[in-house]
Amino acid sequence: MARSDEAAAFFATVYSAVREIPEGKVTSYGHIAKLIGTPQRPRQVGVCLKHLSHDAGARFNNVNVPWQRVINAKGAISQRSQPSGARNQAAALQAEGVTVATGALGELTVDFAEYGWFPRSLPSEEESELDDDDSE
DNA sequence: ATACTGACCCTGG
DNA sequence: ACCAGGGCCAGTA
Repeated sequence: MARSDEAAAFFATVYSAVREIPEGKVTSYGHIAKLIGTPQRPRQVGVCLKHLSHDAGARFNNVNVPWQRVINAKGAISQRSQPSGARNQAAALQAEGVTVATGALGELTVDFAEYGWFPRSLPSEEESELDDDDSE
């Protein structure tokens, strides 16, 4: 498998993971990176979303992939080159019923405690403070 | 081909 | 609590 193919596979994997985010929920780039087994590349996740196709005929596009449900670890919508994009993302989230607040610096934030999506597939998070049952 | 950028995140001071 | 530094690597110039 050539490197370019691996890159394409990475894109597809990211898009598939993003698709798993339930409507009305949000998660972080880093979380997506962990889910797909590459916890050290949250930046590349952002690259994937940036390059998401606008063509409705594409396998993955900005309609069938809920890109708006991915925000940064600080619980804020990442600012990008075009300020309108962040606003656009906030609007898309609010359309799903997600409350978006505005910070003192004008940053658009979402409350993880309320809308965060964090599945338990993470290897590290397993050793939780569950009750007792260590049957293993 | 080389160099800089970036829709990020974590660890230290 | 905030700021700096380091790592990551596909895109873009």
